[in-house]
Amino acid sequence: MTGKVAERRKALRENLIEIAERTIAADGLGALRARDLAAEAGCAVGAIYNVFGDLTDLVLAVNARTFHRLGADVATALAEAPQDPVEQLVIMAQAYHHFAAANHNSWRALFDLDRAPDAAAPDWYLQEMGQLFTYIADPLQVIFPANDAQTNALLTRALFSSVHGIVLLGLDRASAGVPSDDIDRMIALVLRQMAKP
Amino acid sequence: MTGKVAERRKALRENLIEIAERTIAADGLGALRARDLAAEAGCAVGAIYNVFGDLTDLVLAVNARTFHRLGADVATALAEAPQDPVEQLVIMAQAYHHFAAANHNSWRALFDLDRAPDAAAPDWYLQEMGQLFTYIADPLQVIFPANDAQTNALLTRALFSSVHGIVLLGLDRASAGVPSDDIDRMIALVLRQMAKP
DNA sequence: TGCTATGCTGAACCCCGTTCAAATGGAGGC
DNA sequence: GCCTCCATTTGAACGGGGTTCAGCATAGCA
Repeated sequence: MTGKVAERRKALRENLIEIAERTIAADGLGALRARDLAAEAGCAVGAIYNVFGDLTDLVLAVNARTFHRLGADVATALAEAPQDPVEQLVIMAQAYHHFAAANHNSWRALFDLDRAPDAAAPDWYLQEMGQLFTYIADPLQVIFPANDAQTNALLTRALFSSVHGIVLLGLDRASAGVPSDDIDRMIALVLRQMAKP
Repeated sequence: MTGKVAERRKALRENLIEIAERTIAADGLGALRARDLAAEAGCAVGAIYNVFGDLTDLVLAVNARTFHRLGADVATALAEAPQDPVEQLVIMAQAYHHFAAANHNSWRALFDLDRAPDAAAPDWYLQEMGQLFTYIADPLQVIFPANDAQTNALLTRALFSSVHGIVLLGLDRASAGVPSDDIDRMIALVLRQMAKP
């Protein structure tokens, strides 16, 4: 019965994703090892390759979950935000920061995975990214209704990238520990300033 | 005579740095291999470890050069910029972008090297970074003379991080090729907006 | 020239992701 | 129930990385 096999594979797949998720969250992407994974899942190393093409595929599956949780956090923050569009931008950006800080290793894995040099970004990535961009574009449209669509699209991408950069360098050890409050303050400084007429 | 030995080591060190620099520039950090390096330098693999603690140390030496070239490019751009402080910020940021675009692999190696989890950032890194921050802080001081020092320091870091984020995501393949002109436009959008009173 | 101390070499070690020949186990025919 | 057959699973082996260290080469000195 092919159903039985498919079921077993599905269970193994879920299991592997969960173990990988825990490993990455606890010790970072670099701590993920095929043999450890197999040992913890109680399967053979080869079994991993029956379910995923390679470890990168597995990490991509973990990243999809991480990205989804990130999107959900930002969405929740937006839902609880006041109507003021500038405050919405600030609160979403700070939610992004807090997610990155609270899930540092998982969040880093989103970007540290060396994507195949060619290879288009996976579908879920574009989808989640598009969703995040929509969250930003809507308040921007309220703030700058006179801008043409292309300008606001560029501004959307620019703001996302700016906040990402502030969080990335802020959380980086090399920058020697920017205090969390300072990161929030930088985000607010930049976004409030961006909203001036 | 220890002088002879020291000289030979110094020559090998330079040679290895240059080969590594070329390799990284041509094919990226991932293409750096100890055996290839030794073959090209005409020395034994072990010789690398007589001169550098490990390959990370060698890459750090390459990164120091890259960072220095980057700083020089930004300084040149600043020297040729008009007096207007806002334009100075824009021109420096675009110089940063152009350097990153023209030296993509080398520039990425600055950040892709996984730093030891603890380990303070090397001295030259803090020094070059401080220099870049000064270039930004000076025009900012002209634009916002009324701000207290701490606010302008945060703003300096925030602007650098924002530009870095815009360039990073703009040059990333996953973002599927943001045109170079759009990156320059985003930089200008953000920085000009940041300078409004 | 012979002796010794120091530097240099590269085969070997360990660890990793990935593969594939062989073992396994389950479905269908009898 | 049993046997056969083939898809599935297994884990030892492979290839390719960084790093090491026992032995060899070399240079300085008597």
